[in-house]
Amino acid sequence: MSTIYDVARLAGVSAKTVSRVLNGDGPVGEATRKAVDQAMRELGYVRSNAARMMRAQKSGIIGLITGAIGTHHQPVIKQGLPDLHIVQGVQRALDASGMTVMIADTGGRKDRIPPLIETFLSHRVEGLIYVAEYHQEVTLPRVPDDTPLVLANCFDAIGTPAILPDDRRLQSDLVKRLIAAGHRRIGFLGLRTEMVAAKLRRTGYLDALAAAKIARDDQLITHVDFDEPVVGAQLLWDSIDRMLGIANPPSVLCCGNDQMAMMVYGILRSMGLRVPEEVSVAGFDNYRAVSETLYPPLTTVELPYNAIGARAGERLLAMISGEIQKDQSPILVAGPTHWRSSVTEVRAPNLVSFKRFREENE
Amino acid sequence: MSTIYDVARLAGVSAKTVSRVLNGDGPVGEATRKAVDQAMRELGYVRSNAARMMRAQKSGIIGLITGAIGTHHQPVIKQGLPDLHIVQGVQRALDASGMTVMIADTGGRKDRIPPLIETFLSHRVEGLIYVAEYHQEVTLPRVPDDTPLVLANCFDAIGTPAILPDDRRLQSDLVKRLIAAGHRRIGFLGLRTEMVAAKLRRTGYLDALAAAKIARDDQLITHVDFDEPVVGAQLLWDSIDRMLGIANPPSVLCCGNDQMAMMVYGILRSMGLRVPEEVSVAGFDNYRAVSETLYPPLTTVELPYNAIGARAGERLLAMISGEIQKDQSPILVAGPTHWRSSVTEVRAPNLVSFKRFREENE
DNA sequence: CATTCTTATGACATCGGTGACATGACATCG
DNA sequence: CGATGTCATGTCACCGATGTCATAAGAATG
Repeated sequence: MSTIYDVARLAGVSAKTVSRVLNGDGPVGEATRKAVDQAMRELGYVRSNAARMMRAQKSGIIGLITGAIGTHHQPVIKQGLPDLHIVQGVQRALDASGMTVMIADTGGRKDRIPPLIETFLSHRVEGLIYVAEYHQEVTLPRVPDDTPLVLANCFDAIGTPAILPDDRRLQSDLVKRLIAAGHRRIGFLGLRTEMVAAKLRRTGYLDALAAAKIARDDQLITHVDFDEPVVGAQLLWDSIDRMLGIANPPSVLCCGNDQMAMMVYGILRSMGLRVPEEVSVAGFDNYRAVSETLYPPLTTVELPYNAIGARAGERLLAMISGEIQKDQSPILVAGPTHWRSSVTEVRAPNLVSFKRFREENE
Repeated sequence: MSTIYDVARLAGVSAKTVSRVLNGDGPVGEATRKAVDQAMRELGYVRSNAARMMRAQKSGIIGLITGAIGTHHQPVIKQGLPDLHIVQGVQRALDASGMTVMIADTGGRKDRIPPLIETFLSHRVEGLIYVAEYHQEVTLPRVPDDTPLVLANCFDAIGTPAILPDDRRLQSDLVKRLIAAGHRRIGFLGLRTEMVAAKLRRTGYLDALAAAKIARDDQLITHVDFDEPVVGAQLLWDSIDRMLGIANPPSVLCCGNDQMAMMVYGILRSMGLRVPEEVSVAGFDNYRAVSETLYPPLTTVELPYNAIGARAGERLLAMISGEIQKDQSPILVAGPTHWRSSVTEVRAPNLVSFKRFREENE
């Protein structure tokens, strides 16, 4: 690979002049510039980042770590999408700044995180972003104080800057929308209670009920570990069977995520129930591979992974450029509700409740 | 960030000695080594890759580009998983070699590829891998001859080394398995015919029929652009309706991928048909978020993305270390069939056909 | 004991680009 | 016309790690 010296020789100028052409600092004569450009093209010159950053003491690299599993026993990446969308969001935010994003995937192995951080540091990254697969608490090895770190989709005990989905608000928005559509008996099939998101969403669900002055009914609330290989489906079947068997059964089931909703479709139908005519179904995530493809398409709220990534990127840039904002609380990000045909409007469009819904959510 | 000189000063030795401790070349006295180790720990020293690679003229970095869309109009990443799994495979293959993988995501924009390649070259990557979202033909900008390039999940017109899924073989394996289970009328709902994989899979389907001496029936073969926002579902509904309406309807539907299968579940059930009792369904991909979560779980073949990535990594390493294998033909990778309850065994376990199936597939 | 070998260490140049400073040729101004 | 400013370009040192060669102190050898 050729160097500026090669280019300089070919163009008959000094290396410094080539550098000036490259960077557009200092003035360069028109003829000289042309000669240099020509020489660069002829040699297929690409400038070495190593040499450059050595001098500049700046790498222009952001390190991003993804794919680590949480504390849960299930190491399998089934979904994998959050990572991807968050990464894209990060990239979008950093694009304009001229930073290069280096991504390292742990392949689900926690023990790979320290060496990865080490590698990043050896590349003198200007900042680090850690992306978790799902909303969770994490514990990362310490990084040097002069390397800013942002957590995306997770948080830690020592108050590292974090960007998190606003699960509570999202669930509340969705349930409010269901209420606005006329639903009063709303079943809540939550995720495993150990999951951070599960608790928050449950709270959001209760928020919405309270706001509409609908009494809470614990028969309508359950948490299911539907993800478990075989028993998962059975547990879910049982929960649904129980919930639909009560005196005043729900007209809609709010599922912990879109995947659960997908399973619920199958279960309801195998019970001989039509979706959404007899039971409506709502999801969570707007995991589009599912929500848009399900038949009928799924009403759900969008977990704004892209935005989370973008915010994380922006925040990191701010930290790099020196704005002191170390001890800010986590940034919460919400997203839109996607209204699709898996949920019926219980009455003919109820203008009053619609209007109220919109007023309350401006 | 501290340098070897800082460490050297603190340990009271020369920089070169520190370097020797770091790299384990040249001999170092026991006491000296200890002093240096101590100093490094005290300063939290991490060696600078930039300086190192400048000297060594080797970066130890592999550049990986993902997320570019093909020539199709639909820029939306719905699935996103192939990329991820292929990337993990690559990482696994390169892990042992000590290479660092730098990943850049195009965010679906083709015009970002050239600048990304440029960035990678400026980091003096030792090799490049381009990962496509789905099996397709691509055209990449030229890269310098001394930087090896491997294509994963795609190929180009100029014979760049490529690793591809063996769609034909995979589909054939699946259909053979269906035949072994007693199915004779097998519907084929393929992907859009423009897709490379669609043609290959159709050929594989015909291979399997031919091998079992089952006559081809074009009424059982169709290709559906099910991915299209609204009309997609309608097209699919219509195709299924038509296929099930013929004189001797299929007992199983082979879908173009697992997402289509998910939609087919919904459509069949909305037609009042039970899955799998009245119609069996098979997918393609083993997109686990879908295949394992669908109710009932989906029979499908596994598109071995992880293996594709691993092969790509291995091949790249071979090219870097100088094995000349430029003009080898693409490497095809197959994967296992996952037999789940979405397909019935038409007869009581037919030992003869099972035996034949296994013999033919050893 | 002199010679050769080994071990432990350091001095210095080098990789490729760029910042600091210098220089020469004109142009501008009082 | 001399002083000053601007433009175009060059010289040189430096970033941090490491390869090459040198050197000094002991150990092994004859």
